[in-house]
Amino acid sequence: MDTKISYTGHPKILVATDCIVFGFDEGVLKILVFKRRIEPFKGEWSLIGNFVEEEESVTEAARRVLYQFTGLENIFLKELKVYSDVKRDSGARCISIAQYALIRIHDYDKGQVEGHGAKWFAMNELPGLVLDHNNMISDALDHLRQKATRKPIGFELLPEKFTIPQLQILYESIFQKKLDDRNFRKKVLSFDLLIKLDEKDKSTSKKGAFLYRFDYRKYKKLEKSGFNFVL
Amino acid sequence: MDTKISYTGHPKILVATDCIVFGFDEGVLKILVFKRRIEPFKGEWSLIGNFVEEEESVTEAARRVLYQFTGLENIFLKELKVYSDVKRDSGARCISIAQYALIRIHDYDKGQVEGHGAKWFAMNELPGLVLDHNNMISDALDHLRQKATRKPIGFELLPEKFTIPQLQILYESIFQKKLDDRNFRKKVLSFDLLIKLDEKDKSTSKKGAFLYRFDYRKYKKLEKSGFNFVL
DNA sequence: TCAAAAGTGTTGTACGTACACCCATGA
DNA sequence: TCATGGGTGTACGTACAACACTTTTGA
Repeated sequence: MDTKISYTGHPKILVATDCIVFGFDEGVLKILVFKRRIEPFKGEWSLIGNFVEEEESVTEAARRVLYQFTGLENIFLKELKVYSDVKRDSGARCISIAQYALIRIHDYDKGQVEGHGAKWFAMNELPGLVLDHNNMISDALDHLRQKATRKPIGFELLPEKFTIPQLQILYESIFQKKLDDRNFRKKVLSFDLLIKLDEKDKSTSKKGAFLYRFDYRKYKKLEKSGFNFVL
Repeated sequence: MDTKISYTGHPKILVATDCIVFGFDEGVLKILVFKRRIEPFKGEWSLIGNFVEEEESVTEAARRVLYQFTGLENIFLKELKVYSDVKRDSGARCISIAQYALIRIHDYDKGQVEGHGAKWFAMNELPGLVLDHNNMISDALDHLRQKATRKPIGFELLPEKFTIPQLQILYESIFQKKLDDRNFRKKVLSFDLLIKLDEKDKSTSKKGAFLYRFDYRKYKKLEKSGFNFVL
């Protein structure tokens, strides 16, 4: 009747973690998925995931699978939500801790991704995924939007040097709405967290757009106060 | 090497849930804790918690223990964070999903609380708790503050009928700072979610303060847009 | 009658929003 | 020279912050 009377007499449960891996490429937000290798639903699209082993935390398990698939370490990773419905996985009783990751899509190891049968899909071209993975994605997107309005989270998705129009397109693609260029630029610069470089990116226009770097040092100091990047 | 090659060959793990139960009483925010009944740390203060059983989700496990301790159902409950460090519990490898709950402190079943050796502590008089439970509380408080600025979460903690000064004291106690009465009242009323009653509460002043009810119906309609209750 | 809490309004400032034109350049 | 995307400034409205006095009533 009482709780925690003893550690014995309680079931142990399979614990997994699934990662919603966001990347930004060709002006659209993408998600990394792969073809599941075990029954049930073998061969169907799935988020990349892992079981949590004895000697690792949930975060470590997630970083392990991220490294396997992309070759990247030090990825931005944020816990999303626990999915624990008894019937969520028809293969076995298994709870999953969903986390979302933001990666610089051009940094990853392409061979490694393809070697694992993984593929990037644009948000609006996502296939149906196994189990509750589509729910996880939609929850992650809500969360990402929330977070992106308060923290300059978008920089995790861009290359180290980027232009303001690029940043704007990223935010437009996260929020699925057009933002006003003048106001966007004004606001982004007002935080004084971008360092203007002497280089221009001429790949998208003849005039060229100045490249910027994000000032992580200054950011850390301001972190507590919060941001609002959406106009 | 690959992930999820099979459901077998992966460890099963003890899964628990711990609840940070907030209540508001005598003008201060309180937390419900109880004396742990199992080794290690038997007899020390602990958050109320539960192991997750085979046939229930994490949320169900939490509601089960909340019901045991307070006799209440339909409590506001929000997932906080997963604590999964390999060494977090010296009794056994066990991950815990922390959740916080908001209850109307006068609604609960006092006999039930005391029967379980549980006790309410004011936030600033909290004893040291077992394991990582003090961390859980501090994370929960951060979360509660975040949430309280965007959602009218405070109503979960007050009795059904309450006065505006009461509501203000609650927010002051959550944020640990004085708020301006005039601005607070103005803002709270501006959402148009409070229904003024014909009764007054004279327990705290000779003049008496009008009682209000929260308009849940109207709230549900506005929910998506978000709020900002802090001035 | 007075102490103690409830209740009320105004004004300055900061920030968000809406909006239109010039600039630089390569083709 | 012109088409294309990059870059700039202003005016308005809304929302927050700061601030002091009047009202009610039981003791």
